[in-house]
Amino acid sequence: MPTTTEYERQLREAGLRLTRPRLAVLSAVHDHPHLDTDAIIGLVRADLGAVSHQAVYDVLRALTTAGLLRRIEPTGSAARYEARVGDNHHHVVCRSCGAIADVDCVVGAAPCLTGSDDHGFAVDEAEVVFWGHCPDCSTPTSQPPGGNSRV
Amino acid sequence: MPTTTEYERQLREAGLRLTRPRLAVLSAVHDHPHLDTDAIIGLVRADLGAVSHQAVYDVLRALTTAGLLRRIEPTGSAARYEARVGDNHHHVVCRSCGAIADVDCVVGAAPCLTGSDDHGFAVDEAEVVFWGHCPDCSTPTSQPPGGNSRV
DNA sequence: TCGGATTCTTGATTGATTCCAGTTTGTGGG
DNA sequence: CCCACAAACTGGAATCAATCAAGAATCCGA
Repeated sequence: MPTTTEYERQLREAGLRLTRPRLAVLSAVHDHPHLDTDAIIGLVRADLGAVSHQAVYDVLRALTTAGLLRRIEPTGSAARYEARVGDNHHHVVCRSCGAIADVDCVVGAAPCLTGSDDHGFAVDEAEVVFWGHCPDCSTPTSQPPGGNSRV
Repeated sequence: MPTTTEYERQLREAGLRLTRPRLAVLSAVHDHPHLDTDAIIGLVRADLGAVSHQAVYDVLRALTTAGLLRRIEPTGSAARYEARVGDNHHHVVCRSCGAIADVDCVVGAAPCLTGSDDHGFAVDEAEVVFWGHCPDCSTPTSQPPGGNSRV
């Protein structure tokens, strides 16, 4: 886990001013990846006392556009943030409890970018979300064995 | 394009009652894929006259859970619907204008499902969204050459 | 230490979606 | 062919996430 001074360095390098709310948000997202905005507000308030939700929204956007955080937004839930940036990874989302885990995309050379027909689009990123059930929600008895896998 | 009687058959087979709003919604989504709810409401009203937005929301949900429509929800835009169901295809989304096009995923055998570590999740679907710029928005002069492709 | 721009606070607002109570409308049984 | 019941629709209010706006506080380089 990075230290506070490490967070300070990150903010400085990104050309952002150093404020308590920013350090608290950065630290909260590092400690608890895949949290939604509301939960982050809660953590920041537990750390600093009163902080306006607007400040947290602002900070999250600033850090996201600065590249220090990454925003993920699975269908059906509010925006979530994580601190893992700069590497290529995707997510698994649990259909029943909404839990999210990281998945490294290791398959050789970017297979997902080779769609059959790109309709003339200049594609620069492929975003993959895996849907399923997490270990806690997929008890062996309650889960039908075969899923309709589609890619 | 399916005929009205074809739509009626689809509704009956799904065990849904036959109503004008439902036929209008089904027809609108067939004719205009990837439209958001607001636009669909507009089309339905142009067709039938006054229809409550609530009815359209209800119909869209009923048809989606019945499997007649598919709901897609790209980050940063409202829910959209399409009538292509039952086949394996993904979408390209234009970063600047929001246009959406279908992309068949042809790469042999579901490469995207072979994530390195699934954390014990029982994965049943992989959803892929390609981000880029559509032909209209990617004029050769205005586009920086190298993109930061990531998968 | 000081000045000015950036950032935070408070409070209102938007936009998509859902909830609710009451009325209307398909559909199968008589 | 008609009736009754359940499903579907209407109109309006409510919710939730997120954004906008104006003023106060704070950071940071000179």
